[in-house]
Parts: sequence; structure tokens; C-alpha cells
Amino acid sequence: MSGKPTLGTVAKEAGVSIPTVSQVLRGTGRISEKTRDRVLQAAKTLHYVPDQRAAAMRSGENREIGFVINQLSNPFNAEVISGVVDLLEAEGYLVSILDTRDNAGRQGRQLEAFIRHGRGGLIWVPALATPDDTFDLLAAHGVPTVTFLRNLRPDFDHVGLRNAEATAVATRHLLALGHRDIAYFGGTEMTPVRKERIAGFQKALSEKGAGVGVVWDSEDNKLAGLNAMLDLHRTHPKITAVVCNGDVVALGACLALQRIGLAPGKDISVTGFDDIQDAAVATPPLTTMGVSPHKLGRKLAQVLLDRIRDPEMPVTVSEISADLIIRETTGAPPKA
Amino acid sequence: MSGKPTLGTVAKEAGVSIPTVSQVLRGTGRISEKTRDRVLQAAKTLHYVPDQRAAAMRSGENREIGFVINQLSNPFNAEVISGVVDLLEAEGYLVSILDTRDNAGRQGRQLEAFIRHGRGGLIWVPALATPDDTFDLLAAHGVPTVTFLRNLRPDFDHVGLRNAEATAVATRHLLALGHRDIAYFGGTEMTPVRKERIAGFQKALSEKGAGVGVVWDSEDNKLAGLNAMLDLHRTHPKITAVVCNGDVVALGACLALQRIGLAPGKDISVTGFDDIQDAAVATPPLTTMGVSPHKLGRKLAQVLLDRIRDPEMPVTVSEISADLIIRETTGAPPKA
DNA sequence: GAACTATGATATAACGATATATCATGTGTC
DNA sequence: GACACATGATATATCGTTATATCATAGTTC
Repeated sequence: MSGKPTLGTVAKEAGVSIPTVSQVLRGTGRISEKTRDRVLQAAKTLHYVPDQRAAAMRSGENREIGFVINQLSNPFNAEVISGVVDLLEAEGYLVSILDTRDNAGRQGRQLEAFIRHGRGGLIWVPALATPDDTFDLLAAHGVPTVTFLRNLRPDFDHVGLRNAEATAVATRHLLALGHRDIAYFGGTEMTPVRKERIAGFQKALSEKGAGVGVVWDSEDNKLAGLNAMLDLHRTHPKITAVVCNGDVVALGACLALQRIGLAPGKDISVTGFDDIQDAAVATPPLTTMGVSPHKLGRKLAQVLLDRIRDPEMPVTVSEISADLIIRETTGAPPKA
Repeated sequence: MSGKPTLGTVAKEAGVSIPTVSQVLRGTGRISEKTRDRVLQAAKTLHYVPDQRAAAMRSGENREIGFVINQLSNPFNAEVISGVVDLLEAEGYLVSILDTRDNAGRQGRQLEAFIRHGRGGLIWVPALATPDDTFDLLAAHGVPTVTFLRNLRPDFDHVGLRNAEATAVATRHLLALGHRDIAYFGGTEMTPVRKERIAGFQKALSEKGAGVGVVWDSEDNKLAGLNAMLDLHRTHPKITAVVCNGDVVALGACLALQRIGLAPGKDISVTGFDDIQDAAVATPPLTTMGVSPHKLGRKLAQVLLDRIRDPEMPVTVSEISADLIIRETTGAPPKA
């Protein structure tokens, strides 16, 4: 009753030796049906659960992997996490989640803790301003790692989005509707992701000879998006459409428009990015670049498992396309 | 380069024994300054990082704890998680998160995996319909555990909310505004939490002799709340106010009202529960029962640490109050 | 110089599992 | 009956740490 059950306690209960119990529970070796039943019975009554740490120490195999994300409260991330966890749990892995909140210092401490506690693999959205030290630490310890969304180091496997292509598609949609004064809205720092998205935005604009376009900052939450949109509209009243860095700020922008009496999709058009659940439910429903969390999750799990199986495999970079989902926040610009 | 560094490699490099290295790195025992410097130097050049699993195995001390939640995508939960993680990381613990999505089967597998991988403590929102087996498993392994929000077993420490008190406060607020036809809105199963909240709602109603009130089900997401509210209004047109089980469904209900041309707070009043970030930003801003995630997080961390320090401590049950935050979705009922 | 005490290091066993080698049996063949 | 061989179990070493006990050596004390 006191203290947790071990192979030793089960062995004593069943009247056999420790290696016998180990072999029964893992299905290896030659064991008679009679003793197997006795061992299984004993394990059950004692609520025996093997200590995976001790097993990993001896066998070297480690089925615990970490998912290190930059913002747990972002619903898009939560959906991807669900997908990855389902797939890896089906393969017998335990996936535990860590939230860095984009703080590089916290992230460094957390990843070192992960190494101390022996994670066998990592899916990782590197925090903004992640120092090279942190990448080097993981490389030095040979932890199989896939970076996600932010491709910051060429020596790590990566799964991300076709960012430039996606924002170009969104921008061309607005151009086709007749918009010419279009801004890029959201994000604060020139992360690789945002850089690519802005590049796609500007490429589409230049195809139509529509200038380079305004780029407007906003933190990645609804309230910040609301306030930033108010600022943008006050300082740039001619703008008739915004391509947003994410659904969350896009929804904030729509709230701002409604607050000052403008109708999203009629007075000013708005496109989002991610297709989170709220995007379809919002009033009006948000036009956005939809990414399938399921597709991303599958790819992430696949790449990580490949890397774990073959550490010498050449570095992989996978990019997933986003699809334009037209709802009600985009339409022709108002007649002047 | 070949294999990761261990105490053995560091000891060889420094020309001392393994226990000496261990003592130096942990600051125990009597060590001369000269050898200490040599050991530290060797550890540094070899990029030594201790294997916490092996250490935990020998010493019994385990600074890895798990947070098992029922719905990661709920923003209120995300906020509580942040608070708890900050506090426990400051105490030197690694906190990893698991999402059961309220699936008892998945939860059982996940908790067993947690035990296999040796978590030293647990904060846990038990999934709906968690079988007694699962509690017994944790009890048998003596894992220090605090249940959160759902108090399902009297032999576990618990931190939760004063649910009945909170909904009574919300209901009295609506009664004071003049409402008499009030429904309880949201939730699907008679969980202990919902039972308490409905009890508080009905107690407040009966104080004013306002009947027992309608109870209306809805899944806990915005879209479901929207549809359920449409149903409720169609079947019960006389209702002028709803007390909601959570902010998410409350926001969905507000969307539904706006969709059919009714103004939340004027035509029909709505109160929420949790005070998630969106509640303040929504149009109109949501009146709700606010709970401080920070306060909850502090309490959770405190109770867990106490339990880890003294496993024989009597069981603790802590209840945190919620505060009425009046915004714009509540007002006097329309004149008939 | 024998006995005693501090000091600074090492020897050894243990944590809970797995891998490998080994050891009793019983069975079949000639 | 001697031999090989399959079967079913156990002995032993090991993973990387930490806890406890032990052991040299030098410095005191009388």
C-alpha cells in the first residue's frame, strides 16, 4: 500500500523473478502460459505501471516528446497541438506541451529543463529573438527537433506555411475586387514569417502596379488589433482594404470598424489568416486564408518520426499551402 | 563528440572519482578549492548537463509536474495555466501540459503515461465521466494531486470556485434590474460545477419568488452557444435574461441576439462567467462573473507544494470567489 | 610517538528497469 | 543410456545518478 509498485513487488507477489516479470509485460522471451497469467494477475492487483524513465535509461529508447509553442492561448495553435498529439499518442509517444509566450529567456530555461529531463524529440515554434545558443544546445545534445512555422535555422527540420503565396492570393483577391489602397495589418517584429507574408503582399501589389502598400503594426490579440485599426484609419483614411497577419487581429480590426460605424466588407475589406473557429462565427464572417491544422499536424508528426528513426537523414523543409476562404468581410470598395 | 557527457566522462577528464564530481556540482560534501575548479572546468568544456531522470531515480525527488486540463482551447484555462507555470517554474519545477478534451478514455491513457514517465505532482481538471479507476490509479501511486474546478473525489486536494454564490450574485443582479423570466444557459451534462451554479441561480430566483427558471443546454463553444440561443428564444419568447455557464457561450448567445435584431443588454440581458479577455472587447462588452486566474494559479501552486512537502497533510478544499463585473450586456428589461 | 581529530577524497550499494548470458529441466534420437 | 536440443526460468551486469560508509593523510595534543 505504501510506495509505488515496482517489478520487484510484482515478482514477489507472483512468486517469480524480476526478469520474468519484465519479459511477460513486454511480450519478449519464452514464458509459459501459467506463469504469464500469474504475473499479469499480480500486476493488475498491484496497479503496476512500469517506470519509463528507468526503462529509457537502460534501453536508450525514449518515447517522450515535447511541443514547445510560442503562444498557447492562440486557438490556431491549440488546434494544431490537438492534431499532433493524437497522431503521436497513437504511436505510443507521450507529448507534453510548454508555452514560452515568446520570451527567449524563459524558453532557454525551459528547453534546458527538457534536456535534463530527457525528451526524446521536440516540435518547436522558436520564440522571437531566439539566440543561436539555444539552437546549439539542442544540436549538441542531438535532440531530434522539428521547427514549426518559424524557419530560423537551416540545420533543423522544418514544417511551415507558404506564407508569401498565401498573402499574394489574398491580395490578388482584393485587387480583383477593385481595391487599390491596401495595407498590410498586424504583427510587430520582422520575423521571417511576417517578412515572407509582406513580401507576398507587395509582390501581388506590384503585379498590378499598385505601389508598395502601407505596413501597420499590431500586437497579436483582439484588443490590440482594435486599437491599431482605429489608428490606421485615422492616419490613412484612403485605405479601403487590409490584409491581416492573423485572424485574431483581423477580428479586432473588424470590431474597430464597427465601432466607428463602418461595415467590414462594404466600407473596408478585411482578410485574415489561419481560419480559426471564431472566423466563421463572427459577424460578419471573416474572409481568410485557411490552413488545415490537421494537415500541419500530420506533417509535423511524420517529419519528427522520420528524424527519430534516422538521425542522419538530410534536413527536410516542408511547406503547406493555405486556401482562400471567401466570406463576408471582403467586397468591392465603395464608389468614391 | 561520441555520446553525451556523463558524470563518468567529466570525472575522467578532471582526473577524479564520480562521487567527487557529483558533490562538486551539487555543492555538498567537503571538497578542496583546487579540485572543485578542475571539476567545474571539465564540466564546462564537455557541455555537461545532468540527467535529471537518473538523479530522480536515486534520490526520489522529482521536480517534474503535470497540468492535465479538459480543454486547452478555452482561453480562461490558458490564463490559469500561465499563472501556475510561472509560480512553479520559479520554484525549480518543470510543468508540462496535457489536454484531455474531456475524453475519459484518452485521459486514462494520458495519466498512465504520466505515471510511467514519473511525474512528481499533478494539477488536474478531471474529464467528465472520469471513472473511479483513474482516481484509484493516482492514489495507488501516491502522486501528489490537486483537482481543479471539478471536485469529484473527497480524498483529493481541491481548488475551485464558489459556484453557487457566483451565479446567485449574477441572478440577483438581473432580478434587481427588474427581470423575472430568467434562464440558465450553457453546459450539457450535470457536472458538479454546473449543478452548483444552477443551484445558486435557483436559490436567488426563489428568494424573490420568481419560480425555478428554465435550464437550457449548450456545448461550450461560441457556435454552439449561438445556435442554442436561437433555439431558446424561439421556444421561450418571454425570457428577458440569461445567466450563462461561461463567457464563451455567453458571447455566442450575444451573437445570436444580434443576428435576429435584438440588442444584448436592452432587449435581452446576458451574464457570463470567467471574464476571459474577449469579454471586455466584445461589442457590447459582456457583464460577467470575473475570476482572477492569478489568484487561482497561486492557490493551486501553493496547495500542490504543501502536499508534496507533507503527504500526510489532511485533505484541503479551497474555494475562490468570483466578482460581478457589470458591463453592457445587462440592463432593465424592455417595457411590455 | 601513540592516540585523536579534521580534512578531502574514494568505494560501494542502490534506484527500477532491460539485455545478455546462464542454468535447470524435459523431450527426442540413435 | 549418452547426446543434442528446445523450453522456461533465473543470474548478473548495466544505464547515470546519489546516499552512506570508508579510507588515507596531515595536523593536534599529551
